[in-house]
Amino acid sequence: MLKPKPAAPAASAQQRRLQMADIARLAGVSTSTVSRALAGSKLVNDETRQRVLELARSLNYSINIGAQNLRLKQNRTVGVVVPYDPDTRQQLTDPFFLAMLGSLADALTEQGLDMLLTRVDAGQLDAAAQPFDSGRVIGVILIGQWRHHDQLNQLAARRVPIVVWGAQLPQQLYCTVGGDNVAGGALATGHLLQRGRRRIAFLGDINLPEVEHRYQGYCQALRAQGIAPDPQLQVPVSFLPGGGAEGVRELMRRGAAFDAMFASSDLLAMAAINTLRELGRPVPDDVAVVGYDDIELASYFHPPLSTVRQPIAAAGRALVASLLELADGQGAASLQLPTELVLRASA
Amino acid sequence: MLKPKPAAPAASAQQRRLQMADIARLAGVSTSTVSRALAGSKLVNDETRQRVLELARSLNYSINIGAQNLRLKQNRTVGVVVPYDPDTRQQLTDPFFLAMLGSLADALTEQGLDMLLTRVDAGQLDAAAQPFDSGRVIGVILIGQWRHHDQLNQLAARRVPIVVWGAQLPQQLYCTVGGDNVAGGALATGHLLQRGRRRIAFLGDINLPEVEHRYQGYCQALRAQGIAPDPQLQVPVSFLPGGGAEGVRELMRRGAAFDAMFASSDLLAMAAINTLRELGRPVPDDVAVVGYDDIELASYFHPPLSTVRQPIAAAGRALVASLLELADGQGAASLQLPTELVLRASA
DNA sequence: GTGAAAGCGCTAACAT
DNA sequence: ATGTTAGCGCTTTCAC
Repeated sequence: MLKPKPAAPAASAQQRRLQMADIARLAGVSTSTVSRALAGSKLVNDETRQRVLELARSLNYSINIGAQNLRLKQNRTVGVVVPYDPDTRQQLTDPFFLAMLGSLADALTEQGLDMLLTRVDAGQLDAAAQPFDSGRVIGVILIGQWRHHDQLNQLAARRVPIVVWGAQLPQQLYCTVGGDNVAGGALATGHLLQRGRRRIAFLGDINLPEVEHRYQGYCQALRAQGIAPDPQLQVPVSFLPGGGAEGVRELMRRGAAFDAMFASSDLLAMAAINTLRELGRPVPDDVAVVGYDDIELASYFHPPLSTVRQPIAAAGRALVASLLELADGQGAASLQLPTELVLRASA
Repeated sequence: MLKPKPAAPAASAQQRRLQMADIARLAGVSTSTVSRALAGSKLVNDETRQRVLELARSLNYSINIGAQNLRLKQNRTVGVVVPYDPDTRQQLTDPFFLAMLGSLADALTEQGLDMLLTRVDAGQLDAAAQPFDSGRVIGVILIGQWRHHDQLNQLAARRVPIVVWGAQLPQQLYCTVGGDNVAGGALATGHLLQRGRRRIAFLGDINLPEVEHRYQGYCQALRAQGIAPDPQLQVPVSFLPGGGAEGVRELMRRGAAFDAMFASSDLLAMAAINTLRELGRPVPDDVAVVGYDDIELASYFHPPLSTVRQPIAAAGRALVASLLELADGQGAASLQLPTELVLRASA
């Protein structure tokens, strides 16, 4: 039983790794002492500690975290899960999602946490719990609520520590952190109204909770001005590439008159603007357009995009903070972060 | 010694996790049998296996990977490191890098590997080896060679399995996978020449190996047409936001005449195009512009960007394949992937 | 076909 | 101040 074949899977030819016993032997002390020295314990003689530390550093020895975790029953790794659509696989493509990943990486690093990144099939969302069930991570941050409310509730019911970026929904068992989509939608629409636009089209798939909230904000802003939302102007398009162009064409097909547009993502807005230009309807003169997210390229676009900024940096920190609370066995309240209107040339 | 305080760090209130002994007890067998059943061993009775499997599934039990790895001396995790500039922290912002991350996530998932994502200070690149030294990962994929050739060589000399996305350099000890930047530069420049442009500006920081190669390709293409590269037209600008605008202004300041531009990234090209437009030099009529990378938004831009496409999907797979070879103790040859010219409206 | 027991690399109570 | 030893959750040899 003492010989797990030396040629372990994915580990055939490399030389044996250094371990604590080696350092101990070289330093002429026991492994306990090495362990204590490396942990900075007061119990070990200054001179001994120096010697051990020196040795470890010069040999690039680093404690085996797997073994340490096992012994200590601790863990400093957080799972980040990005569901992908089984058909397109295309979710990791949206710049907004990617920016969120960056923000998370920063927030985790700040807390001395590691990030285990996993993509899972959105249809099999329970797979998101696997890294937790197998003890690899203390909990999971999921980016991309999509339409998986029920599956997420099931995970939470199973007591998997999970925080989701997205909208807060009724009867929700899991913890969400998200932008204030209703306020964001109202902000964008309010601005267009203030500029005197009255026929404002809405682009986006309101089956997605976040988009639905943006649409609510849109309706609120209209009603505040005594305008009834016109279903003709509400075009359901997906976030996929092509959605923006498709949305504009659909509006034309309907023969709907419009002088402005609120797109539920910047990508959608950009594609829509391009299509409008092709159709001879210049932005912002003929049609004013506001996007959503404020991805970096929004400012590079022509015309520079007016948009609703999502609080990405704050989002990363908030997601991590909530997850730590959950992993600690506490409850964590869902959170809505403020959004902000960024005015550029497109509206 | 038997009581590592039950309230372990970051693990206070949650209930004890299920483990193999629990399943064994419930199934009325020994842990050996459970282990075998879960591993699908032929040694265990069909009926027993069924019972164990059933039990494990219904309780969402999953083998503790940390313990398993320790015992088996195996590991299925790969480290992915993205260096950041200590000042700006802004490297995870370039859409190209982010797309590469997505591609890597896919390639790793395909191979049943997990991805541990770490950001490290570009000035302390030896920190990139930490996840390897501590046994968390079988090797490291580093995105962002920048100017850290020497530090990377040191890591490789220490026998850290590491694969770097970037350019192949003389006296290189580490393994690189990258696009063929010389060919890419020649492709872009050749196209501009073919369109009759003769005064082609080059935008980019040639201190970066990849950019330097693109510049070499640029020079080659010019010389092939009997044109000597004009230093006046070579503008060193960083990839940071603002670099594109700065580059164009610098050209104007120099009073350099130019009728085309090859920018070493799409972001640079977009910013340059916007600035050119502001200065009354429309693209492509007055100045033809070719970018580099073919990020998704290149096609959304106005005018849609002609650019050199980097083989992102292939890159992810190649990086993973090379890393597996290295981790396996074999050498891995550096690799150059073909690039391709994508013609749109900007040139 | 199944179980007992040793040990993967580490930590910490206990002994000295 | 340091060493001895048991055991974290798992796999596997060896014995039955």
